[in-house]
Amino acid sequence: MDVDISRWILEFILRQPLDDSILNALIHTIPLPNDNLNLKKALILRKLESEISNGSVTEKILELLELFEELDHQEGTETLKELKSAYCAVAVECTVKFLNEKGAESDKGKYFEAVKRIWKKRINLMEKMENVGFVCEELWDWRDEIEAALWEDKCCDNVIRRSKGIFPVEAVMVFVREAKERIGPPFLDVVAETYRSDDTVRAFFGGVNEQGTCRNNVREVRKGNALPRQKHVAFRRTRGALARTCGGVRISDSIELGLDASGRQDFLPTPEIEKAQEALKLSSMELRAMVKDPLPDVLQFAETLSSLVRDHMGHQPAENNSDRAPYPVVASSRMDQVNGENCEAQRNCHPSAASKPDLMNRKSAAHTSEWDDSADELIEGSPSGARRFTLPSPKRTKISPLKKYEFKKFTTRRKPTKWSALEEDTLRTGVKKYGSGNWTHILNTYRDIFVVRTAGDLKDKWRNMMS
DNA sequence: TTAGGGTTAATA
DNA sequence: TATTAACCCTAA
Repeated sequence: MDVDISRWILEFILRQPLDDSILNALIHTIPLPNDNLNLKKALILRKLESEISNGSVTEKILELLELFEELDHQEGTETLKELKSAYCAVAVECTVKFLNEKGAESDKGKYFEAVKRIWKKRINLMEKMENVGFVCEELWDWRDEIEAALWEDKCCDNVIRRSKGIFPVEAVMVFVREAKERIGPPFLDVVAETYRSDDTVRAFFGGVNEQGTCRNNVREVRKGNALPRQKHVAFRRTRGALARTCGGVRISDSIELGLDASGRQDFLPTPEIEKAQEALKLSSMELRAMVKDPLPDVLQFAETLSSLVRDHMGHQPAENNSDRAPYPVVASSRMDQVNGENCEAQRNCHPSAASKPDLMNRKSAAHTSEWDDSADELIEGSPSGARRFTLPSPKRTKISPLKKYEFKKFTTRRKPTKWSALEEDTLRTGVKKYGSGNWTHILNTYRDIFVVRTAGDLKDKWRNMMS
């Protein structure tokens, strides 16, 4: 199955109210593209919905939210505030649930473990990484209170009281809703809606089958704005898939998000699933029959136009070339071509039209913000304007901070944490019992007390206390 | 893993 | 500016 088609189907079925087991089986039967961030996000969102379906939250949700945030980073997308709120709410709930009003000792042990697991390891690690989307004042406020509750019963009561004002399941639901809106509807839904509501599109599809006039129809559909003019995510996905430049987490990572614990080997096809498979195959074949990939046409057109320009420029004196724009309309519209917009304008573009003053204005913000100006300058400075057709790749407006963030991960100092009286007393007891120098043994013996400390910290503290 | 020297940031 | 506490680095 074509990778784009399988992606369209996957993103569609992930939005359907199917039972987890059926959905999981379907996912296992369809080849998964490895390089689509939005599809990975859709998988995570579906898994989140599944996790909260019983009305409670688990630490698994924190992991899923972190994965989602990492994908945002890779994409250069700003983290949704709803994601931060959901993460904070879930982290608090997963910790505070071990406390009760009376601070029973049996629950305190679990509380210690939860604080260590969630706030000391997971969230403290995040703090060391700059640009992590979860970083917010609310999270640090909670951390301070939750850590204080380790030592003070009064703080326990405060944390319990305050936690009653958070609603983690609802927060996750709000995030999922917002994330879905940002991703946009599945491509198949958009196509279906367009097909249903637009006569031109219906005529186009009919024309393909009966008359084979696909190219003209495509042009008409685009000219008539039959498809949404906005840069729909589905088109962006197609572009990304064609470019094959997407790095980072492979889809195999996302597959581990499988909607239940069963592996592929455990999957037993039922008649219902087989029926669904057949229906999907049929839909796939129909889609192939109806939809023509515009890219080959565009590339062919670009090549034709390029050779025309080369011929044309070959007859122009160099000094004249410097007075005219090197066909910026073509250069600045490459993205639009791929997006299916302005196709007709591109086809009508002739070298002679490039001298029009309004088309020469490279200062247009819409263009200069998208393209690599340094490359443009190089081309402008070259004696041959025809070279302008070797277009630079579009610049991302946001640069992934992953490299910097990896670097910071290993160089940032921990935030200084003041030693509590209990920690100091425990250290004295430990040294008295096991002797100075056995820091690792003391640390392991009193793990519950030295939640955030290392053996080196114990050594340093003892040195300070002795000085 | 530990000891000891160095660094950083808060505070007097 | 000096002192201090907490943290970091590295040789052994």
